[in-house]
Amino acid sequence: MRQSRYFIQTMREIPSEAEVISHQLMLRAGMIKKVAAGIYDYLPLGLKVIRKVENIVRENMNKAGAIELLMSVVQPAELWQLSGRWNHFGKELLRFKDRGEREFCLGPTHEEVITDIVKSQVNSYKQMPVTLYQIQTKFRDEVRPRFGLMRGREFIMKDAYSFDIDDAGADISYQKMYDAYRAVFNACGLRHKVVDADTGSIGGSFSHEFMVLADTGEDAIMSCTKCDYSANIEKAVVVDSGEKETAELKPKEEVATQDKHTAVEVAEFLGVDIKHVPKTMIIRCEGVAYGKEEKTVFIACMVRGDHEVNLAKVKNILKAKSAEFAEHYEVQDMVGCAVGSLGPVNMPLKVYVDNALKYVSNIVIGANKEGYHIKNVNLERDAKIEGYFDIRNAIAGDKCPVCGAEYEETRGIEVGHIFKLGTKYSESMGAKALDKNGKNIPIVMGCYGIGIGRTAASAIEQNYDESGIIWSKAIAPFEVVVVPVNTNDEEVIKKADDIYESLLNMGVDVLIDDRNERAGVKFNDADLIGYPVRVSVGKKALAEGKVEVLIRRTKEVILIDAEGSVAEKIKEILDTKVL
RNA sequence: CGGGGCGUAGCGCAGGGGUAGCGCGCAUGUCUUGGGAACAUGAUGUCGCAGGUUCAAAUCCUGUCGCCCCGACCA
Repeated sequence: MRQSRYFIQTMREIPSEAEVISHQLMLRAGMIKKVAAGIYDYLPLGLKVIRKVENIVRENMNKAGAIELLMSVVQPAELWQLSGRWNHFGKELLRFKDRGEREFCLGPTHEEVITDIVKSQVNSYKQMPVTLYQIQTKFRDEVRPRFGLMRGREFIMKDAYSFDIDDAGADISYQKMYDAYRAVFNACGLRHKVVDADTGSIGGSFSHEFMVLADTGEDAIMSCTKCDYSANIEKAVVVDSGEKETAELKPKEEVATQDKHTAVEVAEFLGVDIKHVPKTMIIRCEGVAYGKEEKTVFIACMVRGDHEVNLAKVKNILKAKSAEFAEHYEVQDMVGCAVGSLGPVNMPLKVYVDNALKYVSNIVIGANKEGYHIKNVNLERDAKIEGYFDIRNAIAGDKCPVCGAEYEETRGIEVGHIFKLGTKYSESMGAKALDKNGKNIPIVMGCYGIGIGRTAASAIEQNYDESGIIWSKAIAPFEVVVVPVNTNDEEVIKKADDIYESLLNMGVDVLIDDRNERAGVKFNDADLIGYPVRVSVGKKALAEGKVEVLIRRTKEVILIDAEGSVAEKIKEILDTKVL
């Protein structure tokens, strides 16, 4: 490609809308343009990167035996009503009506559609296992889109779905995708980690997330310092361990605590260790099953003052559809006092207590009365509790559930997520097939997603410097840029052209910056856009019979002989020295 | 959805009742050519939108829309 006839507009200043580095650099490099909140155009340079990521994904999906198809973006409400998600998916599902007042949505994911397809096409175990995938634009009306391609409302996703006649088969299909995902992120040159994850609104029995490690990541990951165990903090198991305090149980005593409300304030005010000042929170759990009905229930959760409650865990314990902190007015209604004075004694709601509180005695709790706390409370003696549960976030230093070593916390960007769905959708939507015994049984499913744009963005989060992006060769918009330094020098132009043409013929994805600009402008653009290799053809070096090759990542400069097969030498450098 | 902030040229910003501004970028020319040169000339705006106040509104008032940031969701 000749840059003079291509379509690249770089920007010197950082657009004020961009907060994170990948967003800033993608805008400055002219790869994307914002259309609306969380909705972006992919400009030619950005699209090239997207396509490269897509192709890596496609290759690895095919290699794993998955088969590509393409489903509709617009989906009828009926399918979502069948699965039961029309009412549960929430506002993220963008709904609308056609001219005939029929209800539709923009596909945020395709379990319903794919299950409907398979239901109509697959009748026998002989047609399975089968894994189908597509690479397509999704729409989720995110509460808060941000960070450019990192969390868009409209985004490109690879989604795959596996179908097996039994659980054992489904596990094999799952494992194949797991391996393929590792291969994809390795091929993209991303340092990543696979972690245990919560299944969220997709549902299913277990799942793994693929996390690109980056400090700017939105997810907290707890990893064992010794073994392989890693989990999203939402999921990370906290091992119930500790030693019961042997302190003598003192009589409980109500104390005035003025306007002290938070655990920290109260602990300080009373001169008590924060560990002995648990916080009590009221949580609203929606969609809790009671026989055939679903109800909204409010519960009280207690964790140590220095711990944080984990709503995902609470949700799972209650088998609820959602768990959120109750609104202040709801707390007032339920308990009759404000948020800062809650406690388990005389609590009208069921009290779920974190395991860590098993081990402390003589604690301080809110009196459910404004301005008062109760000292020397011992839960088993003084309160009626539902039991002890793992309902808090893990923190660094907690013990690994697998080997007992300590957790450490890192941050990551979720670029892939795989779920073992089981029969959740096949049952609700009636996707069944005959097994070997001629019995009609629900198909066992898995689903598997990769955020394509997010993968590209996280590659930048992980690889940049003060001058710009550092693409890995696999997903760079161009592998090589050839820069004729002196555009008024015919010999330079000719040499640069030769090299460019030869590289092109050798199948290298190469751009020649043939603009009549000063060297600095072109160099800065090349650095910003982040081509892995820059070839500078300049008058001075050429006079000495040299052409300069710069490796973007290492800034290593290699002078190569300008005579002979220059392109081949560049190709060799590209193949051997560049990631 | 709650809290905070911002809407003026492609980008970054200033201005704050009386002619629409600056820097970068863009165009033309001269000159320059190994790390964002210089000079000259020039083009580009519903001052987010709608009402209102006023002789006069980018500016004041009311409403509205959009965007960004901080908290609960997800690829």
